[in-house]
Amino acid sequence: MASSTIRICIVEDDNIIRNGFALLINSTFGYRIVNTYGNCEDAIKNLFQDEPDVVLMDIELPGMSGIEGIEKIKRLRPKTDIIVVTVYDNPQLVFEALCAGAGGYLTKNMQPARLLEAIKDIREGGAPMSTQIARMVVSSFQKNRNSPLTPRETEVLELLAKGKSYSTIADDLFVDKETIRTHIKNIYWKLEVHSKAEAIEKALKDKLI
Amino acid sequence: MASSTIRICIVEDDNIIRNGFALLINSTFGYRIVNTYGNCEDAIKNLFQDEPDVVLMDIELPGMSGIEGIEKIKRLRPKTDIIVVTVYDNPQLVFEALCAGAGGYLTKNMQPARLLEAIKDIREGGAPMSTQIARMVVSSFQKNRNSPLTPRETEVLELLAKGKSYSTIADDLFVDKETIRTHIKNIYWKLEVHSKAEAIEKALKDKLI
DNA sequence: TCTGGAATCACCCCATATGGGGGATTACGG
DNA sequence: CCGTAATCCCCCATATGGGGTGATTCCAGA
Repeated sequence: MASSTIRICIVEDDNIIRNGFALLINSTFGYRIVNTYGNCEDAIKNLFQDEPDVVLMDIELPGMSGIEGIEKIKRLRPKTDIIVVTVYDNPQLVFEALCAGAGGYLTKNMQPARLLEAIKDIREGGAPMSTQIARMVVSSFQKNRNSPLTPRETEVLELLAKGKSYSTIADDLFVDKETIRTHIKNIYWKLEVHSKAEAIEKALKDKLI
Repeated sequence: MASSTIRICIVEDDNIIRNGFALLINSTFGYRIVNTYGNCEDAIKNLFQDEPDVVLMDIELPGMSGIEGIEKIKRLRPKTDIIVVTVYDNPQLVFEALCAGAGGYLTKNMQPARLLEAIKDIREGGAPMSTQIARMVVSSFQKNRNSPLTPRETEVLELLAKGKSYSTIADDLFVDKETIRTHIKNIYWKLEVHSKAEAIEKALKDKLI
């Protein structure tokens, strides 16, 4: 791909912000705003006329939410890179946006120049994120370091969470099925649960596995 | 916390690189190398003498691997921030490192100055990553957009993966247990599997859920 | 040296979950 | 009008889960 001008759409219901971003981007060489919208519906309608390389997407919008918008745009035109630009930084929303297909996530307290960097970054295969968002994302991988479970019990719980049966787990760990049953009983007791579903739910919630 | 000098340890078996990093960091105001090591064992032994704020950790090391090292350091002294600095960028290793407790991940093709930024970043609550690593991490959240499953089937599979039983799923979705059974039969047929465990395994592998 | 936790294995009972087979109806959209 | 999705129903054999109780080995910390 030649390093031609990057085509950008903005979906943002605040006029001031939308025009501010547009002005900044349009006045920079190599970047071009092809269209701006106050809602997802209109942006999606014109997706194949606009042919944006990058969409800057707000989350709270009139009508369709930004999350839904991301999903639809990625479904219709997967090569479109989407960067969320929002004031919201709660983990729930961040993960929903990333699952939906966002390739970057910036909070609006950034330096304006960061926006240009981010657009360049995502086009080059990166995933631009504000620092607190990056930390949130990385933290989501990390296990609870104060697990009440023994290493062996954790191992058993992991296999249980993969849907394996007692006997399959026993085979995987080269022990008897009865041993697994004992481990699971101990796990249930420690986690104060009484079934697989509860155990897995609690384990995921507390990041024990 | 006052913005005092940041105390840094390096664990890296290549002398040239280790000394290069040390020189760069020590010659920068506000940063101080308290010790450098060629292996994890020695670094861990001196952890409470060194009291590092940040550890720069290589992955491939003689003796204990960097991954194990990260785990041990975070267990012994959780407030230590660890940045992986390595040539390896395969997803397996990246996720293992992050799960073990790494707070950042840089590949060695970075600009040297990036190292200083990264150290500052992680101390300020960020999660410094090379661009390709960030993309890898973000991609890991995104679902397969070509799932053979219907939305309803996906929903059922998600609950199944949470360890729920047929009847619990039925209750959750306000339908009959038999409906769930039919969905699951169809899921098994589409995924070409014959049990819960296989279905969940395949679903996770193909990012269907 | 003693104690306790971790990990292992065993046997009991019994309800229900599971997987495979068959067939059926409604409802929506191209 | 046809196909697909979603819903529901039946039968059946077996696997599995959950609860109870008890025991052995081994290792590390008090």
